[in-house]
Amino acid sequence: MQFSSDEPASRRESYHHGNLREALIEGALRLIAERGPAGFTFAEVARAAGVSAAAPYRHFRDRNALVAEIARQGYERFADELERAWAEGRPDAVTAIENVGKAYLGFARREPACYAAMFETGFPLEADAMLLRASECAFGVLRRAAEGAASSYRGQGVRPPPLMVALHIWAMAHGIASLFVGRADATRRKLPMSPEDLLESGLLVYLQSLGLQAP
Amino acid sequence: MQFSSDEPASRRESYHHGNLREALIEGALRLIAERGPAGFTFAEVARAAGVSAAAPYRHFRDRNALVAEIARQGYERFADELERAWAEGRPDAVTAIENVGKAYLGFARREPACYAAMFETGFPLEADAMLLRASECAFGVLRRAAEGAASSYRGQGVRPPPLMVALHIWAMAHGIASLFVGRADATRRKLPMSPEDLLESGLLVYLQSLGLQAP
DNA sequence: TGTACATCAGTGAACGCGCGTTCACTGATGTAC
DNA sequence: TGTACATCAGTGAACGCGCGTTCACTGATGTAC
Repeated sequence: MQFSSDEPASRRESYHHGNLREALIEGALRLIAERGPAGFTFAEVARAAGVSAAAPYRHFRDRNALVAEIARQGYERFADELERAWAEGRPDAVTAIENVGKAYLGFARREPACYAAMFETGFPLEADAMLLRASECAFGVLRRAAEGAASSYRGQGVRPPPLMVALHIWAMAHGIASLFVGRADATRRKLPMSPEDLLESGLLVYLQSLGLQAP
Repeated sequence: MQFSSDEPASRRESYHHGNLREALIEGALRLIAERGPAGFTFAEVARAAGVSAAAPYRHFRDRNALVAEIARQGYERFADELERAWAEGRPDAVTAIENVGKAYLGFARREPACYAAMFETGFPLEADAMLLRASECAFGVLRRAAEGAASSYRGQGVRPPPLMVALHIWAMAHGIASLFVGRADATRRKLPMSPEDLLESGLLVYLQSLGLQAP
């Protein structure tokens, strides 16, 4: 069952909301998208769901718990999307990495609120075990992608350490997403090409130097 | 003249603070370092400076104006430090770029509060002309460094567009700073090497592919 | 050098407001028999 | 199938609190003569 966000309590035909937990999460996402992960109050998100200010306490200990849950769900979907983009290294390691990079930016673009909850609320990952695990899982995909690339390395000289490669790629994707894809036009900086093109060219230059290129 | 932050108004020997504007900025920086750029109130920063809640209004229109001023000053110092690290491309283009990268991370590490005010308050650069100019000035250094590198390019094939190179380098440095150098251990992720080493190796791999390496 | 006066940079009291949180409550739902 | 009861998921009133902001004020400083 669906309720529009500004449906007042009086118009609800049922005393029970039916799906408040989800409605709170959706409302919070909308507010985060508008004003950033610190830009709303617990009371506000209750109001947005058409519910009294006390109701959210049935579902979340406090505002932080709500945002943490959003971040956790975000990391899960993020990991899924990266995983799918990677496609176990098909058709080849370089293309797969580029696809992962595109998926990274795609997520930041399609889910700016989630992305902000994941990366722009400076609160400790360690505090929430589920959250930490979900975030490590997302990075795991990047790591596997880099390992795939490193193992198909045919150049001369030392084979690049896969963890390092994964971190370089992560940093570049994350940097581009943070600087140029961010939530709200406000934060965004101007760019003479699409973020996707920028990342693709960056990855190409980087990977080429490791003796890797798409066949 | 210096006043410690928690000096109560009564202990000040003078009715006038003497240096309130600076004291407010310093207090805000301390609070940002502790709790992030959204983690304090205007009243709180007044209290930290040992002054009534009304006093800050003599110096800043509101909280946003204070944070914007911090960001502006931050961009100025940031640009200075990058400029100095670049040293007009000496001793060679690659080393100069690596130095700029180190300076980027160094700033994020030494001035986490400034860095947060510059990059983690999602409010619009366009709103404040001074702020916009200062930030463009900082990026200008990166751009000149990349131009230096591109012009010393001796490889075969097309010469890489300097703006693109500058953006790649910016993204990698910014990504590493955001993910691994951030304010408070809270936000930071674990890393098997120093951020500086990570950035240096990343730049080396990247630049090598452009036919550039330190002599 | 002294004095009068303008300006500056603070005070502190006051206001309305919305937030977070608790509480006893109540309507709706599910289930045992 | 009907009924009694337990549980669940909301309400709405209440509280204390700190914030943002305004205001008339006042102590300190600078300056003209």
